[in-house]
Amino acid sequence: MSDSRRIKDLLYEQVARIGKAACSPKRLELIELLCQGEKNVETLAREAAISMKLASAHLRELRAAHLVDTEKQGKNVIYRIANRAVADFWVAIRSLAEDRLVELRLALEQIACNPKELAPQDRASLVKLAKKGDVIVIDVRPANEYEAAHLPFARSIPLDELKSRLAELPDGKTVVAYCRGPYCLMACDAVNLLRQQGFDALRLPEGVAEWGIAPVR
Amino acid sequence: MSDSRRIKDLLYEQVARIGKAACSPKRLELIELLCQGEKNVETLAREAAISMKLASAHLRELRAAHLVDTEKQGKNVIYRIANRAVADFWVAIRSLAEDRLVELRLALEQIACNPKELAPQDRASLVKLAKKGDVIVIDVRPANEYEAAHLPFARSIPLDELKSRLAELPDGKTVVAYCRGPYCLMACDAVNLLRQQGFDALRLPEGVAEWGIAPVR
DNA sequence: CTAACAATCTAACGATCGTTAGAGTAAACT
DNA sequence: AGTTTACTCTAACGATCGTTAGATTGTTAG
Repeated sequence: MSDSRRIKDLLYEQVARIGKAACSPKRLELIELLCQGEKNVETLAREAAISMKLASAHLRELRAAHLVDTEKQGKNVIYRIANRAVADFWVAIRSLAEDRLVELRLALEQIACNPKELAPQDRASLVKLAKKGDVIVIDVRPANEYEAAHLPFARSIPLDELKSRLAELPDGKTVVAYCRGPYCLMACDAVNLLRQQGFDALRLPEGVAEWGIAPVR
Repeated sequence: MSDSRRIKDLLYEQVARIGKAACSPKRLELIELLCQGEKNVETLAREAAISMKLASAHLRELRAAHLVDTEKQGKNVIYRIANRAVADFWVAIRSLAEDRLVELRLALEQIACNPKELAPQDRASLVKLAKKGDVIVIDVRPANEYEAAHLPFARSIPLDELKSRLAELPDGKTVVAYCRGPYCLMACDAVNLLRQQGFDALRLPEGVAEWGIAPVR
């Protein structure tokens, strides 16, 4: 084999390491979870609905591709995304998948919040409305994810506290709920609950990763 | 298992289909080749240095992920990239790999054209210089790839014709050579040849995929 | 028609991957 | 010191993947 062939093969092999990290559904889900903020293995395993052993194995793969960093904090090992480029890649590969795969578009339509969702293009105007207080943007993810990163002018009301905290929401205002992104169903549940209670509620099918907001720390 | 779990798993599974297509070095190389323009299986196999059978198998995978389209033309089957989003993804995953993997950066330094390469940021000014004729931009890829897509104001001089066509290049002008992108070595070879012949030559380590120029047809 | 060619399909192999179980390590609490 | 907790490592299993060889399909040329 020629010398230049060997060099070329080496280059493509390296890029394939990233592809390899992205070829397992559970690894992609772990990446999305880490885009919301740092987490330990137990939390990741629970939220991805897999055993801790399996989560550990997948996380090892992600670390081998240098997509995540780890830090030992006492008993726990904290995983976090290596940098914002990883979150951008997660959004990019998802976007290509949605562009190319009909099956994905069909599945997404199923989870779309009944008829009403917020069009994703008008971020600037949403921020303006939220700043003025004309719409209430609520972040229904767990509180620690809100602390790690959240959309501008959003307030944190985790999904499992929503029912008991309805009084915090002013009457007559439109409520926009968001969560981890288009594949996360928490905002859907929130919107359904709010509508049952008579609120005018919409789902924003985007999260911090889509808005390019990196978690702190 | 809950109903929403099943839906979520389905979504990540679909995205993983794209990752699966991108987890083999040879498939990535085939994608890059197809970014230059449509090709039949034999050409793809030869240029990726694999057997036709293996190329056929990899191309089947790429088609299963809907990343490439096929068209039967007489005896040949022509493969082409599904759309520009695929080329953009190839650039994106390569960029993440370069960001995260030291090994890749080290390998890239090895093939960098000795000291002198063109900085990649000033595309507009390069076009301006090329338009005025102050620098000569040559496309050293095979002629059919030039026809499918090429950089603005570039002229086609395939690498294997370069030695016999040196007279076409005006003396005293800087020559900028490009090929399929940063992982392709044809522009390196061209620059080395030109310098031997006394030309002031630079390599542009980008190609049509990096410039967002989709092949025609 | 036959011959030549391009490409795919089938079957097969060894290698790798996803997943689970069991043992092992390292820190924190008693 | 001993126990618990959080995690990783090792080994193992079946499933899938990359690759090759051989037979097959479909098209063109004579």
